[in-house]
Amino acid sequence: MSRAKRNTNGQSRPDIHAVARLARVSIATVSRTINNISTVDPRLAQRVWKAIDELGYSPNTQARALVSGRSRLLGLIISEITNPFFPELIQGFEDVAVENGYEILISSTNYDPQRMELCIQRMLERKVDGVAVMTFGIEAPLLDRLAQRDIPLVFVDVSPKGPLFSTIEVDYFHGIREGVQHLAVLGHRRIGFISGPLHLHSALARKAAFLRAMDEVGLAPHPDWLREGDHTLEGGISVMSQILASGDAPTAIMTSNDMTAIGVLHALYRTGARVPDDFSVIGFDDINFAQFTLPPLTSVQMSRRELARCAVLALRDHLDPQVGPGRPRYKVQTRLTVRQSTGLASQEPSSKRAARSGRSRTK
Amino acid sequence: MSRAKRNTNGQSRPDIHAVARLARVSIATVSRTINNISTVDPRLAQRVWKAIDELGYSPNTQARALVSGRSRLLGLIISEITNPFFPELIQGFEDVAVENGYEILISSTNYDPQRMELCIQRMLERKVDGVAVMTFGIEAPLLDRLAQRDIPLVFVDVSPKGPLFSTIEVDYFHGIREGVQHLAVLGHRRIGFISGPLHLHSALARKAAFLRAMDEVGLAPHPDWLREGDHTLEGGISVMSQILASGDAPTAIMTSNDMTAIGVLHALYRTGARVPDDFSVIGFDDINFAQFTLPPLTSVQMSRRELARCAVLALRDHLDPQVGPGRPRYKVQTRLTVRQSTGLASQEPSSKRAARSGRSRTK
DNA sequence: CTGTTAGCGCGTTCAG
DNA sequence: CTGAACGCGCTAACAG
Repeated sequence: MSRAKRNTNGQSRPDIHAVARLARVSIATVSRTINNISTVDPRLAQRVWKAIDELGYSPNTQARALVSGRSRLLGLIISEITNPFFPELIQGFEDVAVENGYEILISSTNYDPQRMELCIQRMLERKVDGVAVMTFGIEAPLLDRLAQRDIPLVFVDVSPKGPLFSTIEVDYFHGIREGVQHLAVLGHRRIGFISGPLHLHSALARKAAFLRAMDEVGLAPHPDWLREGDHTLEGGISVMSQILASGDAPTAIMTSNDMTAIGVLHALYRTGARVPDDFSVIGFDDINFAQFTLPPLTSVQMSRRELARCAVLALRDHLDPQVGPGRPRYKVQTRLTVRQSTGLASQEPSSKRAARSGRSRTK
Repeated sequence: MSRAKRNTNGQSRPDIHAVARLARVSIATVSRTINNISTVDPRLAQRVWKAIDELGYSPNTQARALVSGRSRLLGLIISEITNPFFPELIQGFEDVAVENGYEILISSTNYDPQRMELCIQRMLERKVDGVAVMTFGIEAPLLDRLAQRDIPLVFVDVSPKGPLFSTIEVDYFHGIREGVQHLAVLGHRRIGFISGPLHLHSALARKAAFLRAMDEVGLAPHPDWLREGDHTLEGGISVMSQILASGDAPTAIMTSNDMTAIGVLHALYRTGARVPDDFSVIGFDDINFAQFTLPPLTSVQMSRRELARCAVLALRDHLDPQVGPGRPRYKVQTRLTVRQSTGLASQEPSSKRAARSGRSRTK
């Protein structure tokens, strides 16, 4: 009688006491029932579930978190949500997290290490149970500071040593090799590669994979065709223009991400060169938009959903060890998606091709 | 002594008691200081802040939420995160929310009303303080059920009546008129419009705005050039193909969203028609990718950041009435962004143009 | 197997 | 203006 459980509306979230009263059991039994503790008498459990149903009861997450110390909240840190790579990752992360009873908190760092710290700070204040750092590149000092926190963390490619940390390993080589072989089969022998910023581990790994795959098919790329880009459209345009200006152009280009590849497409379009007739182009990431470019872009796909799934499972293995077996390693594959930006190698020498393509299409 | 405040690590989040002890005040004073209650003696407040700083204390969000009934969590419901329209909206929402001391919970409905209910359900269980429903279209029955909840809600274009609900009104007309006028100035008189699904309020509003703007400049669109699309690339391709096949083609097309416009670009590319030489195309939304299409797409922009800002402020006005003045209405503008997909109207009759464009470019 | 009890960390009455 | 005490809704010991 002392505390009124219904507001003026007659509406009110019933609490655990209300359920207990209606089911004629103690609140402890209700709690156990909710949490699937197996030692509850089935008959009582039955009554409890019935009461819960009748009252429309749902447990108060806040209270639960406060007392148990576990919020069932997972943090997800990405570089930039407007980068088309990430939304699918987020979607996958959300799906798998919700499946496992977690809610997610997202933050973007915008490539700013300081902002990353703020993100993590905010997440810790919200008492997240674990954080996935999916930024593909993180400053070493920050990594070290993170390692101090006693909270499960999962990274891509690299992570600090520690029992609470997991790494998702991406097999860049597999898909990139498929790309190189695809080009080789089409008759390309002059293949260039525009990398990402080489201070990023992921960019380095992609370039290394390319070189290894080239070597495997007995091709040695010309140094002029091995350039560093910056993973942006503008970078792609500018680097591709340099390659074209260097006189001796390749017949195919692979890139470290799709934005760069789209830049390449733009640079080629400007000179009037035709894709895939004059040049073949292969991107990396296979962002959603790759299917919408002109022509649709052949690209090496790294499954964002798989990446996301791995990340959630890695965290879950730390948090709910009983649920999953806890794999020691988390691996993600890459594979080639062939669309229309790749075709048979042109047989003309590149000099002629360059001359003809002049501004041939603009009038 | 009874409760140990430090774990084995020596690390431990200090609690309010620790601060109170160090500052030689009571926990109540600490609480008041944190919450900026003005009745605290400045000297004491000083000591408290110092103690907080020394201990690196930060209040426990869970506990705070439990006792105050306010989580400082905002829900954001969108249609589909992989739809390029939404990421920027999310970014803006996050920024403004964080500025105002809120964290956000995001969910996508994937255009599934049932999923929307689940989303809201989950959010309510997490005790969000308010929800922004930014899906551009919501089933009427769901809207009604939402209206029962006593929680602030904000919608785009339409919303139920009620003191807790706000609507963000988008001025579709302004930008669309700019688009029509832009085309008119370029000499276009044969202008078509591909709408979105007409059961969506936002799609209807855009079409109405187009018709009104056309009327204003004294143009009457041919019924064949007024078609219903579905806001997808494929829809754009298919509808544009129909328009081209109908024999008498317009010289310019406006669309209800950018994906449709990109579909139009693809359809034109396939027939060999050139943009903007033969056709002008204007999109709507001005998604990020609009600047990366070939050619870059002229588009009517609706600022996602502004939309997001409005949404957060609308909720905040309900939640922290003292902070902002609480505007009665929330409005968002649209404006034209001119890029390279629009140009002077071609002077040739469309039949000749269609003939010439055959497959002229593929050999 | 069940019920009782003691907090989780904090905001918020009330006396002083 | 300050501090002691209570309780938010729930879980986890413990005693029965």
